[in-house]
Amino acid sequence: MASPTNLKEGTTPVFDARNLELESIDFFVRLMSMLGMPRSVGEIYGVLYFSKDSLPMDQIASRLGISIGSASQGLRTLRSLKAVRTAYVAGDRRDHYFAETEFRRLFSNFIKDEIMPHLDSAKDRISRMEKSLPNHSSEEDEFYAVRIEKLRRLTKAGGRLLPALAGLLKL
Amino acid sequence: MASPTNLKEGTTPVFDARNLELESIDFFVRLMSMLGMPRSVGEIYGVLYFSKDSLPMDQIASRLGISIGSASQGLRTLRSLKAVRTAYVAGDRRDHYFAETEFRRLFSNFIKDEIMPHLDSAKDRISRMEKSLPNHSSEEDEFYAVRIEKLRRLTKAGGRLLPALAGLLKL
DNA sequence: TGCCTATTTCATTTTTTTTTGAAACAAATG
DNA sequence: CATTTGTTTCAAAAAAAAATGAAATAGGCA
Repeated sequence: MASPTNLKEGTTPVFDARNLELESIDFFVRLMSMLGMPRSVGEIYGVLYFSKDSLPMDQIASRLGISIGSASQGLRTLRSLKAVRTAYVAGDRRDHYFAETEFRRLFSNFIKDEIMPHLDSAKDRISRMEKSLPNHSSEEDEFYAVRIEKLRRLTKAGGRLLPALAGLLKL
Repeated sequence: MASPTNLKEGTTPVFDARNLELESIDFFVRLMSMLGMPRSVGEIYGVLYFSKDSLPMDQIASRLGISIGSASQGLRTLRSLKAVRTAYVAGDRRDHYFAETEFRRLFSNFIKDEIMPHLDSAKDRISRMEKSLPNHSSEEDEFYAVRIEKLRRLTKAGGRLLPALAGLLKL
């Protein structure tokens, strides 16, 4: 674990930047975990969210006290969600990361990448369910047909609503 | 594991009810797992969703091949979300469970129970963040103030949008 | 009341997920 | 082109989550 008292910059902080950082990490660890992301991903985003300047991977890892393996994987995840981007820093071979803070875009990407694929395969599954029903629907089978139809409506509604959701995010 | 060929009823199925059940379990295991629920919870709901008559716990467990401990805990979870309810069956001391299939209500409960509490504590965390800032906001600290404000807007939007979401579900 | 059946609880085990750390790889530099 | 630095990969370890199973509890019924 990094020393809890001094930050990267040599300047004397006139406010408790370390505390801000800790609250940020806490905040995003919980948020990400609600979205099914591992702890380290939330930690990394939490550090970057309140970092004025972009940070190289090794600094992120050492500030959080996590391995560079974790940092590499976490950053890969965040990159794929477009939740972090890299900045070029002259005279430094390392990639420097900073947080993308437009939440609207973030959620839109998350929904597209993590949710919609499941909805698509759910549609296939529902089609397979219908194949289990007899074609001549007797009174008896009505129950099953109705339940299948409910699932179809649910996935359809999800498919419309979720992508629209990010658009409603007026932040 | 229960015998895969015969169902509870003695009637000869004219359609592949077991296959329907398996697809249902698959469907809900995935859906529930997206919502952070354990496998067993999805399995149980999946069985009940396509069950014409309500089922006692031990039958649910044996049909799924899970322990009664798992079944008990899974049913507790589903009860607390109001995703299953119990029916009285004359001459049987056991509770008989059936699935609540109004998804609008289910999501509304889920959001209220599993999401909103986190949003509430997020608000506290944001307040603590502001305490880390100096009261006289210099040009320098503007960056942090803006980022905190973004989080506040995010949680506020979440607090409005998510409860409204279930209402939008026109199934 | 005492027995019997159904359910819950929870310490332990199993399974799954996440992290680590070291080796492989990549790519810039002298 | 050998070296140094930065990054990724992945098998193994650690941690976290879930399931089990047996003991405790509850509560109806004779």
